[in-house]
Amino acid sequence: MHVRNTKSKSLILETLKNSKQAVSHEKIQAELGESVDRATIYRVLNRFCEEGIAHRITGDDGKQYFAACLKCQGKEHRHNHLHFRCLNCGKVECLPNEIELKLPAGYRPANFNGFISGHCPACA
Amino acid sequence: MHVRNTKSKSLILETLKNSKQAVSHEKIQAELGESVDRATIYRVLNRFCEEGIAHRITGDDGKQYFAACLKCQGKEHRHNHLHFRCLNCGKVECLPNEIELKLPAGYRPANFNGFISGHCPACA
DNA sequence: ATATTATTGCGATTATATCGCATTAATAAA
DNA sequence: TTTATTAATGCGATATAATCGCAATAATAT
Repeated sequence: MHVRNTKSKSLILETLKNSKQAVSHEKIQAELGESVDRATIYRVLNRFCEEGIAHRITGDDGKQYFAACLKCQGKEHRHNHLHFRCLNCGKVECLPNEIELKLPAGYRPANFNGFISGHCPACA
Repeated sequence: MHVRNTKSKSLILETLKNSKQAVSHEKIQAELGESVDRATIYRVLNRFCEEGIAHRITGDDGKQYFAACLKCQGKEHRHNHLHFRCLNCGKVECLPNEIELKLPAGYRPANFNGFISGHCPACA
């Protein structure tokens, strides 16, 4: 199964990389207009996550947000940090703080998904 | 606006209280069968959250989970703890650890929503 | 230039949750 | 207890996020 480079793919990757924030499908669609189909955007994003070049985080609004992996190289594909979602302007940012996951014995963690929602400095 | 005590309401509250875990609409519906309508379950849960007798948490699967408030009395209506969702059996538990929310200056937090997903001891 | 097939676009579909509105039933008042 | 008031419910329609099936398109190997 040879992977192919397509226009949609590069457009979406560029959008992810240009954004300092985590973006939803909606944002990407708005950015790209109707040039790329909705289903394609979702499929490309899902592939990016599988390939490990993007993160998927589920917002406390129940929507999916995506961000290009910057720090995580190769094996260490973790992002144990919190995200902040502004209730007013809707932007989702990665917060600097790492969270240490302390779990009771016997639990096997796979993913961390943390959100603080509230008001960002611009909207407060 | 006088609040009324109804059968649905007490059934749902009892379900919440009996469950040691956070439950989704689906779980509650399964528990109660068709005796209570879907919309009613959602509406009652939403009211519970407004009244401060239940917590709403959004799972990293994008679904809403609800839990009866136990510790939080009156003013201190916080639940800055993580939740664990088992990828196998689907159960959602509250973890003991409190998380301290350190935010950069200017950010005004309103809610915390944290999930670790993975495998619980029974499923690991 | 051609063949192969990964990827796309489109429409239909699933899943979660909410809404409008007529009906029901919990509570207050008579 | 009976009646009136209206909060709450049930039902069907609707909103929104995301996925799926399948024919058409286009990226790459030959």
